[in-house]
Amino acid sequence: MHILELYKQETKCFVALDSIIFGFDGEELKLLLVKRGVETDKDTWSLMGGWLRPNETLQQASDRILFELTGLTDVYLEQLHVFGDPERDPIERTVSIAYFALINVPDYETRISHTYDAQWFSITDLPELLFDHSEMVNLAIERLRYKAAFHPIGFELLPEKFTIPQLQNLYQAIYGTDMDKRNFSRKIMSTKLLIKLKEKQKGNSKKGAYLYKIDNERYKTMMHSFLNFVTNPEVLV
Amino acid sequence: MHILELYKQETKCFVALDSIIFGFDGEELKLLLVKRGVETDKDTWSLMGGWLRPNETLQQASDRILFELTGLTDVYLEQLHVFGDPERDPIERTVSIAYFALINVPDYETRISHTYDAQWFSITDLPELLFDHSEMVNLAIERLRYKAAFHPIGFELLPEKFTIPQLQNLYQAIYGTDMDKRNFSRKIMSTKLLIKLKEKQKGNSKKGAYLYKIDNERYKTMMHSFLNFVTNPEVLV
DNA sequence: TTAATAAGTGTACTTTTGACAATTATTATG
DNA sequence: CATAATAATTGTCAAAAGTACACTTATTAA
Repeated sequence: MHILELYKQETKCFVALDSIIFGFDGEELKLLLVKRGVETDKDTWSLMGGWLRPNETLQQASDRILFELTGLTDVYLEQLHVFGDPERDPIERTVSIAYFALINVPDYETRISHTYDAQWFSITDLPELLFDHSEMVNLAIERLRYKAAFHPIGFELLPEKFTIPQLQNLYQAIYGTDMDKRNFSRKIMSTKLLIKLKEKQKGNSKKGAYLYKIDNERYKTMMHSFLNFVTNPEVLV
Repeated sequence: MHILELYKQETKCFVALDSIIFGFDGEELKLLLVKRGVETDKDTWSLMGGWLRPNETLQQASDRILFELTGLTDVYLEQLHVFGDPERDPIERTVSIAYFALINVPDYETRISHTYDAQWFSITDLPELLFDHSEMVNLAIERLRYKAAFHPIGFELLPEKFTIPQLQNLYQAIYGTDMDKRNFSRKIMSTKLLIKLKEKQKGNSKKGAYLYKIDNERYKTMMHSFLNFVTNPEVLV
């Protein structure tokens, strides 16, 4: 039998992409959700999603969808997992490729399109979500905790210049725990990933906290190496 | 517009599943490959693959395909990544979901069907592979190293009863490094995952080495927690 | 009996972690 | 102007973990 005939025997399937978009506002870890526009499940909150087109890669598709729905570009976007339960989408069988993204809320706030009713939710207080999107979110949180424990990924959620207390708040938000600030700062500093700037950030305290930025050279080389940002990773799944 | 109409506008896509099957024979880390049977790229070595059927989950599909091609069941099988480059399959656009599996070579040797020309290859000496399968394999090795460093996943590659030197050989094969046997055994023992048996395994040495088995209760609880099996994880990507 | 082989085990040193509290810079208030 | 209030910054000591390193043991074959 000719090979094309073999392919023709197989069934095709809809392929969707959904993005779990994490944001950090300095206080809480948040998730960007949209209100579903179409009639079925109208007004249900949903992840940012769209369909795969014939001539794009998966990465291109998720970048495109994120841009169409939020106006965001150059976002840290990483493939998470494929969800393919035959019943997951009640309309038609759809395989969905979940991506997770990390952005800084204030940096991008103005650029987020409001056409689609996009809204930030605290990850500790999420609404009911469409289909299996809650499952996707749970897995994404797990993965974020996993990755952030060993890779310098957390910085993606902060503005370009940030303070040590901000960074600690972020890590505390990710893991939902308190950390000792002396031990935390020692650990962060030992990575030599941060460059101390002359400026201080006031407002949050009377003394003001020094701003830091990433050493980008070092960041690139260390991105894929194993650090150990969290001291008690038993919290993790 | 009705929601079904919206779906109908989208293009469907072939969905395949490919499994990277790792095996360990006590010496080397190996990969199970098959010779492609169909005419295009005939005689090219390929991962174990097949198509997603309409009414099965992804996990079911990969279990089924693995069984059809090898006769193996109850194998550790974990989703790795989705590959979706529009050009990856020259016949028709196909999105492929890659899984990786861990099995013990001698345990399963007899059960592997030879209908499809399945053959083990050392991971240090792989042939040219079909499509983007080499990329899949590289990612799988990376993931295996990553996981095995922090999770007690390596045991899946060993027989039920094994010796400490065997376990050390496995870790050395996974990371391609030598480890100090005193430090290795101390680290492994500190996890309290192993139960020492009365029997010894002779043959490999004149003294013989004690056999151990996993403490399954503890294994289940620790599976998802972070250990640290490897001391110098800089090797990892 | 001896030689050969791989298994099994201990110690001292260094590094990292974890628990803990006092000092400093600044602003607001009386 | 002195003082109180606030959050930032910094250090020490003990415990645990990691690292480097070598001899003894059980067994078999010569």
